[in-house]
Amino acid sequence: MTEPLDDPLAFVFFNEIGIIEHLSRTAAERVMPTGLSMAGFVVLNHMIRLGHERRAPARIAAAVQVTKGAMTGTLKRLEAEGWVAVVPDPADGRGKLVSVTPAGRDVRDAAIARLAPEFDKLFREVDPASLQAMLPILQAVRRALDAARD
Amino acid sequence: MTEPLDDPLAFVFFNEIGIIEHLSRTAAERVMPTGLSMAGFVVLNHMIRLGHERRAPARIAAAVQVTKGAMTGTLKRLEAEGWVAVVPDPADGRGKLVSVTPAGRDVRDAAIARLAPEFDKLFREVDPASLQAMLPILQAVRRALDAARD
DNA sequence: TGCCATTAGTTTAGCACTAAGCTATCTAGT
DNA sequence: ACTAGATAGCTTAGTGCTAAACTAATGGCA
Repeated sequence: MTEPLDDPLAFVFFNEIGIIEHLSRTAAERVMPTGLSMAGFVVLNHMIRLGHERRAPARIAAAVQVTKGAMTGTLKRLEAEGWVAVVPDPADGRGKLVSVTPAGRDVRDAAIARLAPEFDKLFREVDPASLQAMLPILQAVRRALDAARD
Repeated sequence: MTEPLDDPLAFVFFNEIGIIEHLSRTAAERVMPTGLSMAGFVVLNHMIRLGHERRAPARIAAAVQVTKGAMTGTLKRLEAEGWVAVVPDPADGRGKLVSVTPAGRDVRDAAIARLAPEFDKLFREVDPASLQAMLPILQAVRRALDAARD
């Protein structure tokens, strides 16, 4: 007979992860520039951070781990705000190419600038070295989960 | 001039948290018994783990950190599956009382039984002691975020 | 050359969530 | 005893996500 939760460690761990994710996402969403969702920010940040000038929606979707359908919606909203330009791929009649506009760069910079004070607030309570020390283990957990995904 | 991301530690940390949350939630959702969502599991688990025999929807909503509106929908689905009973509170004309049915207990036990092998898989890759060691720091982060919520 | 499996992007249906507004009921203060 | 504010639960509008079905275009291969 296996005792249910006779090993609550993983349970408690993932519960804590879930709560932190929820709180941090909510906090981040609250300071985002008007009209910019986290989903949109992740796309802008991905493009700029990796220096992608033009990128197909499908590749962005794969990189940020959402479905193509979700990316369709997110890009539609980013385009409506003028933060990305989406044009047909001249080399592939099915495809499109996304690029970040100057306004898109500005709003991404603004988002990061508004995030910074939130991080500072955290570091007044938690030693940055503690976070640093957790990173390798968190990455190992992530790799294990990724590998278990069949 | 503040260099954007001149302090990427918090950024990297929360990114890792977000990825782990996403992977673990997806993995957990895949093994849930048919018809049971994570939202529903969290409610059943909360009631049973804390030994609540009868509990008002508003109190459950506050405990699991979702809005009353979200709880209305989750309870509606749990009730449709026969996993909770919702009756009017005889002592308060506005209120209702939720209780977990025997079938609800069974499906919660089944969910936990299906979760266990997933945890085992993780522990073959990551030392449980490492997770244990992270818990106090994660809890400190959670408290800091909670406090910063104004 | 012609066909078929693959791929890109969109659409639809459904779940979960928030924020805000609604009705009904309760409760505390005068 | 009455009333004003708080509280319980529901509803609506809107976002974001998935899974699955669909259209259109591509490209390998016989």
